Amino acid sequence: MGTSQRPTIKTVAARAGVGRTTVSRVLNGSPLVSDAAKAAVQAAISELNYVPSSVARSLVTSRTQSVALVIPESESRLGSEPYFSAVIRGVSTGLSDTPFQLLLILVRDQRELDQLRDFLAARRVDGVLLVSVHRDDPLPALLEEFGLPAVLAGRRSAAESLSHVHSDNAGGAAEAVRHLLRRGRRTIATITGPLDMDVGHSRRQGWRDALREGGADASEALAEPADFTEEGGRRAMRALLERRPGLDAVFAASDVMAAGALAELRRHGRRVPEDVAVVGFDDSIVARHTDPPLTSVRQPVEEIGSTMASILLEEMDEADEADRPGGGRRQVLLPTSLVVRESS
Amino acid sequence: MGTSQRPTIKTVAARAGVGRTTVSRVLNGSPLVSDAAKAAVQAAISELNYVPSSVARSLVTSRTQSVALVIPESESRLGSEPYFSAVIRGVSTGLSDTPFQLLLILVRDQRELDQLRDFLAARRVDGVLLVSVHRDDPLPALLEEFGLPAVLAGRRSAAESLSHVHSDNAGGAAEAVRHLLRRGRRTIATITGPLDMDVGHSRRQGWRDALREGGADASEALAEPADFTEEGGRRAMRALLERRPGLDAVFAASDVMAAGALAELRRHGRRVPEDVAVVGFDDSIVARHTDPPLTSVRQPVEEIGSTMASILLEEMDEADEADRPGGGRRQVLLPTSLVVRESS
DNA sequence: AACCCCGGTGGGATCGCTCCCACTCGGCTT
DNA sequence: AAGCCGAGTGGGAGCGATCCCACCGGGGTT
Repeated sequence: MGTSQRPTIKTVAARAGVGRTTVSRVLNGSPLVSDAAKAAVQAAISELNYVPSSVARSLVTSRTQSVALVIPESESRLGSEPYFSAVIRGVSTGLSDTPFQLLLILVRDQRELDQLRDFLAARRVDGVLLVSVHRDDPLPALLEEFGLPAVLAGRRSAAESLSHVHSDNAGGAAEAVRHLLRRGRRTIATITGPLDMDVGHSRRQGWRDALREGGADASEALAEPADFTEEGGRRAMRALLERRPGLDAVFAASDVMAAGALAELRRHGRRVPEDVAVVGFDDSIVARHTDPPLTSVRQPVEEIGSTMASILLEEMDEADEADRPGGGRRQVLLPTSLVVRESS
Repeated sequence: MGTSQRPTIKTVAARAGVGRTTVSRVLNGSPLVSDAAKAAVQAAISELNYVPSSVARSLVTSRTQSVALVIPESESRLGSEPYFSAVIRGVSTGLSDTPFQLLLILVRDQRELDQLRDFLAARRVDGVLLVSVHRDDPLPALLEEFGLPAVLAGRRSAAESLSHVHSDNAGGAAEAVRHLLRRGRRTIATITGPLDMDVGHSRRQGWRDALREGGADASEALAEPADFTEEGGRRAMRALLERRPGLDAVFAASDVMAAGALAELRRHGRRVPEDVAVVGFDDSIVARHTDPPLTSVRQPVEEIGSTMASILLEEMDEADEADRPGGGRRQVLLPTSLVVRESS
């Protein structure tokens, strides 16, 4: 009930018998405070149960102590993709012993994009993390325009100009395909992700590289793009079976698509892995529960999140040290690993 | 490039040839502005590309225009549970045409709990959404203590004093069990959630109610608690099989636990659904991909999120209309439905 | 003895807004 | 004709912090 106003820095100063500035110094860990004063202030703070107003602080420092995680995805994905949860968890971990708060911004349509633009223009965050970038995404350009520290998960293309963290998509895909070759498969198709995303592109590239390296067929007819959804995977599988009924393996660029492919293969009377081996990507919870359990390329998604956070912290540091804009773009490539299960 | 300071309300006022107050009035949609003035201000705003500083506004209004979604879960869950993603998506939808921003706060250990306490004490958000509450969770009490508008997903017990939204856990469980009875099953075990959570409790209650109603065995030996994880489900299944080798059905309080149960049943040579029927809860992506696909109780998780958001908005409204604390606790119960697949 | 330096301190100005209040100026009452 | 009202307006005073700068006093230098 005590409707007593929250104490302010003034209250604390009065209580401790010092000036506001001294309290502020203690709060910010300045060394220019006598031990006596510091003790008095700390006592006053805990007696009054004082917590500084971050809003007031932000007004004068023009730093908000918060970062945004922007997820630009149409309805369909966030739900089905454990990927985003893992990234969130990683980011949260990476931020957990800093004073930074995490804002979550879902951008699903034009209106939300406009809102985001205003939000960024109002400098309501000190930095931005962006996942799931498409080649022609307007967001990265927006970030560059605003000169806001930013880190991407993934990249628009190999020439990405913003800092980013991604996993070794080409390498992981190649490893998967090499595994299939080793198992004696010769006609290895791929269901790719959207080709306007670097993940889609790079995983297909890895598939192609490994096939050529092994002297196997890497023709275009064996690659069918889909959209990372289960239904997309099913459709792509159907198209591939039509073109190449004799295929004996499929590498899908995500577990969810692989799950769709499995369903379609079953519908066409193909046994997995006897007739057709299947490998997915992500090693998500889905992979462990399909029938049969899915061999999959594991990527360290949570680590992607935490790495993004660290990099962003560095960029924000630089941004207020110097006001020189470019401290240099950073990029981190994280390794993948193959988890073999019964589908291959 | 252009290091021109962001324009402030003063700049706009000067440009429009009016006073700051008039600009503020236009910004806040006050009717006490002449059309001429309003037009001049709007022109100035768009010419200068002005976006008001929400920080300055917050300082004076002492409202932050943001709410926190607090997820107090140990590492294990957020990853495996599509539940949280869906809630997030729902919340975001419910907030999307308001000016409120969403902060995501993961509380995984004592340190993060302390941080949260300070965060709330600093009134850095106008309201709080809390998911996954345990009976002895310290958080709800904290919220009541701070007098912060708050809405829970789920409840501590049937006598929950805070506003909350939950699905018809008992009803959904009962429906699942009735379905099993109808299929001729007689010895129906259950793998419950943690019994210190209302979800765990209520779903077990529904199981028990339906069994009694059908005149079937509802003895304690047929209920084994687990922790919503796959490994937990496996362990619980093992215990149940040991106690009741002859059981012919299992109702698991989550799909993930049901998946664990499936694996364990297979290990023991039981066929699903021939020997043992299995039903899960959540109708998550996992349910569609298990072998065999899982019959499951669907709950409208996304709707839980959006409903929480609406309720919180109402509570925050009230909180600044009157300063009377209790506008009354709200509670919403959302219906579940049974999705039948091959496991039963 | 006069000086300077520097650790420690506090008051005023400031950040960009909202809100209170005092003011103007037509159009109506009486 | 003198008042009064109410719509429209703007300046000043905050909100609660930080930061600049002026100040104070004691120890070391010359």
